[in-house]
Amino acid sequence: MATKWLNPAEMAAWRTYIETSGDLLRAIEKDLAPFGLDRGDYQLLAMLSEAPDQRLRMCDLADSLRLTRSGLTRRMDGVLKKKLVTRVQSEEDGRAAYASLTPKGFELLKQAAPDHLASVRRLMIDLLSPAEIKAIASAFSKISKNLSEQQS
Amino acid sequence: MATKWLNPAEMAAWRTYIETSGDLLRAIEKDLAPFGLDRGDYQLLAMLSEAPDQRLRMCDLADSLRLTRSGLTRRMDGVLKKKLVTRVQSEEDGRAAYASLTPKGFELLKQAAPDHLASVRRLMIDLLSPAEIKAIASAFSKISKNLSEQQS
DNA sequence: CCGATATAGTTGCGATAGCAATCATTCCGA
DNA sequence: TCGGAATGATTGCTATCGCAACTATATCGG
Repeated sequence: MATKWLNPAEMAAWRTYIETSGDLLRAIEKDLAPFGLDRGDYQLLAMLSEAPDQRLRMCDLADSLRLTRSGLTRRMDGVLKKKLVTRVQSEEDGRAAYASLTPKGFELLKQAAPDHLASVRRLMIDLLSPAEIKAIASAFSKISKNLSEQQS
Repeated sequence: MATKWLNPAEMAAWRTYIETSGDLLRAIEKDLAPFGLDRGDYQLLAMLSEAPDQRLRMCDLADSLRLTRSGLTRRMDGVLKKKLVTRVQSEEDGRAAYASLTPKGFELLKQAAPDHLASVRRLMIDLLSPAEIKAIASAFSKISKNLSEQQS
């Protein structure tokens, strides 16, 4: 099987993407630090804030945060200690528990969100042309779709 | 200061990008596992393989891998134990050390590289149009340039 | 030439998160 | 209805990696 190498344009896309992505996320995360949040906490709060009743079952939350169950259990430790989220035992299903956003957590999220969005703008969105933005959306949609189909 | 929210196209780009990136990297990493490498090891070997004499000073290597010094020291432990890299004390500078690719490391990299590139193709590049590839390259170049200029 | 400062690298410690094992509860098929 | 399989969550263990502190060497100003 002959290896099909990447041509220069493909290589450039792959390399800049891979090298820059980490830097970008680190920079965005740094802007969240003043609120005492890291990106994982922020995403957890954001996910809960958009859910019905601002609460989600642990396993659904884990899936949407791309964490394993155990990873979420650990991350919950942090936000529970900060009282941003509470843990509520499910009544219908004795196995399940909900993570529920507290008013304090919601307040903090509302405080942090404008800053976070401003970071995303400043470090990414505002640098790009509408065409580039569209291309990124469509490219990563395709990648995502492919990943979930393969699911190998 | 009124928050300037993301419009739907911008939000779509940001969300798919952020959600998909992690999945993509995990999938690519999984394809490296049969070689006993993770992405960090692979990138370390790749970086050395392209350097003059296939060796680099630790601090330069750390910078290009986006690791802190201590992070690199720890990662070196792994590849040193596997004899993929050796540590060479610098003769001009008593403080400095080089990481040097061993023949074994180079062999393993040559074995893994075609598979790795095939993963990148299969999971990303081959899914995209030439225009999308160009857009990703230019978009992340801009982001990268901006990050290195700000350097705040 | 010497002391202050900068640079290279390592180490202790703590945080994050995955895997495998475990336990509890629920669901399903015979 | 009962026993096995599936599902939800937690815990022990491990690996990675950053920060701060430390050691050692190099460099620079006076």
